[in-house]
Amino acid sequence: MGENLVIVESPAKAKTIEKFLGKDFVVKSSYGHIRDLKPKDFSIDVANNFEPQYEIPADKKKLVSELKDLATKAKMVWLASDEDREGEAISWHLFQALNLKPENTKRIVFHEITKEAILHAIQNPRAIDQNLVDAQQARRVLDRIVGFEVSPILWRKVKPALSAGRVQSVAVKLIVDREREIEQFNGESWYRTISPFNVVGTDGREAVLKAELSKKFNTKEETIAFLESIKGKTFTINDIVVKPARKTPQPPFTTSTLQQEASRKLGFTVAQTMMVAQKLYESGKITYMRTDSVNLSQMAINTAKSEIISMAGERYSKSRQFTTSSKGAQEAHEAIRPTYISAHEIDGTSQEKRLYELIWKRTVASQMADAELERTTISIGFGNPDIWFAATGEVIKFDGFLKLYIESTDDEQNDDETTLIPPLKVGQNPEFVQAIATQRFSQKPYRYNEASLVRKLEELGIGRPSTYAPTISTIQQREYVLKESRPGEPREFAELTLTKNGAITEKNKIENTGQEKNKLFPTDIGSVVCDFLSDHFKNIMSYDFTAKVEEEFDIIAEGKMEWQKTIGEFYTGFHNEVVSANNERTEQKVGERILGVHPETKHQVSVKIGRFGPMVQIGTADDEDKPRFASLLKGQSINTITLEEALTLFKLPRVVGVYNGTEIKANTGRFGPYVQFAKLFVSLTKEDDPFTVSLERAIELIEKKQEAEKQKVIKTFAGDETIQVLNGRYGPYIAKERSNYKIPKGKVPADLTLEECLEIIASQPDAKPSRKAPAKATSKTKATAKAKAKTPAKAKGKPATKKES
DNA sequence: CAGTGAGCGAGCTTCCGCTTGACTT
Repeated sequence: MGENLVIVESPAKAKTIEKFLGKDFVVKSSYGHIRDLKPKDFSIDVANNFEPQYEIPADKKKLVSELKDLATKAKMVWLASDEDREGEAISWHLFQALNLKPENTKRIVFHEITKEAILHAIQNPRAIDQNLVDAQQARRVLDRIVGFEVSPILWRKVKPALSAGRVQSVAVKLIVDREREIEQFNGESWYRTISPFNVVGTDGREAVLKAELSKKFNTKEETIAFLESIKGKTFTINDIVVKPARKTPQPPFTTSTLQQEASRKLGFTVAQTMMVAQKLYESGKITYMRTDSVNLSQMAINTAKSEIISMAGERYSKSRQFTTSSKGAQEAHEAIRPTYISAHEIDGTSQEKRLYELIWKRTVASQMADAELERTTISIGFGNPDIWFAATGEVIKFDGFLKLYIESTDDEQNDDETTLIPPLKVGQNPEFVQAIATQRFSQKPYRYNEASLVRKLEELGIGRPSTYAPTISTIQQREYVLKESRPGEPREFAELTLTKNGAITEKNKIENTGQEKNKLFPTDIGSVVCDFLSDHFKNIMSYDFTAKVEEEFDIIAEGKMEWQKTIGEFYTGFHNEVVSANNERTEQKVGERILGVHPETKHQVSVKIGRFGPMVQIGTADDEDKPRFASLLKGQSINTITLEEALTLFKLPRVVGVYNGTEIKANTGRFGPYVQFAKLFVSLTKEDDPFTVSLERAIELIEKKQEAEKQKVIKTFAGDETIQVLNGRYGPYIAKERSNYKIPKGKVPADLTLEECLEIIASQPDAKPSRKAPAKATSKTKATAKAKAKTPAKAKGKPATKKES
């Protein structure tokens, strides 16, 4: 066995392809890249022509040695990674790491997982394209240089453990810039007039035509004057225009469009969408979910066609092949589609079912006929040739793809109302009912949500399908942006009505405006970092930086430029910016704002980004007495906080009262406001305020928490205080010091004896500590303890910022 | 989950793109 070894990137793909190729072929997966720059090192020898130092990551060592073993036994190794820049590099790294020989190595590519495509690929092998590999090396090296030279500047100048990068920093800039556009937005208002008219159709049908005036007025006075002027006028239908219109279905899903629609229609986050899609892919229900291609295999198009015909008839079918419009698309895969279009629905979780249904409908709809509409516009005049009322109606003549799928939009206020219009004729006199002029306001620019930010990034050619979701999560993890919902505010608007009998009435009404759901807002850290980077790294922070370097990478891929030369040219200018950003010395910390002086002590009061986020400081290091600090509260910003508000923060901790002989204090900490009773901490809820919370309320919260604590403990043992049986998030478990142990099936937690517990603990020696580090370095002696040798780079937890005082 | 922070100093943090696994008590 094993005449031929085929290596692809994804294990699910390997399984499918193995079936197509028969027993002479063994198909294995590389699980993506198998070598990379070292994760903790710069790993680029700048002085030595940017020589990269690659290594096989620890978690890939076993896999690579297995592949190496198989490769030496095989007669021919077929490198079948994706046909794009990264895929070519994967093949090259495999070639090197597995010590392959050119005479028994072939590079093959295919864009779709069908038997024909695979067999065709096998018959048309080629060599590794070194130019394309070099373009990837340039991309990799550039990203490492930017990330690892700029991030440390932020650690020094803003806050530890921050990060900067070609993709994430621009993503943050989009959010920050948009927020400023919103702040600076100068809204206008105008009056829009709508009138219902009673009409009788030529067929005798009565209807109400809702018509809008062609002119908008800027002031109330103009509006009233207009309403006065149409009192008692005769209204006449001057014109009827009937226009046919078509609607064309959207192309099938790419990663980005799937994320957008799943967000709009199913309310999924981008990460959620990708997780569910991954499940569908692994169980063979959909094609690959990280793609920028809208291409469908011929097989898929044919299946869709017969499916549509049997479902709705020949007229509804229209086969189409879409072409991509997105910048920098590499199209190594198909669009996201059901593997078997004949499967209208699937088994699985409700999320899987819903996402599958969305993919199925979108795919099938893309192969359906255009919808045919008829738009009718009726113009109603009243003797003034420059102004008229217009009513529009839309009738679907043939639904086509709309039978299956209606794409949603991000427009929150969709007040496009259309009326069903009966047959009418020019010269008819509709009956005036009333005219209502309403004050309207121009719309502020929209804030991004996760999915619309992805769409923008894709439009700018920034990031790839595999990185959209991780990028969105990184900028939130770094606390550059915050996903939030806001209730909005009431806004007054005027409404003027001209009634049938000629009276004009005026009403002031209230509407809710500025309501936001799961939108991305910049934090203080985000805007400070963004401004700092924009000041010092104009090139990298410009929206077209990626597009420009992509052009350079294309030149490398065409073999017209050495990658080191391209990187060298970039590095010269870039490194100068790094040096000057580092050397810049200013009186104030980056982003610091001086609010004034303390009314009593006369010490300076300022706000800035501290080690734990935005904070107020009273006094400076130069003052005789030590400075005092306080964190800003959620919702406060260093840009807008006043001196008075800042000083209020120092009223905490506050003694709320005495309970059972002990003081209850209210304060705000890392996880928000809380009340403290002896060693017990209880978080305050949204409704509570640490400055005003009453003793009664504090006691209520404390008693509730004490009750919950009691419920948590199922059993303790007199013989060993360190062992407890507890009730946790995932059910009962045994806790000993910092480690937790699972209770074997069949045991009743409450009946466990100390001996049984010890047995269980002994039988599970591998249990990991529940926290990766001691909770807190309370004493000086503890902090020097060396970091645990374990915990590789993988640990993605919260940055455990630690510093001695 | 845990409820902080002014120093003379250790060592940590970080990028983007490929891909899944994990043992979530």
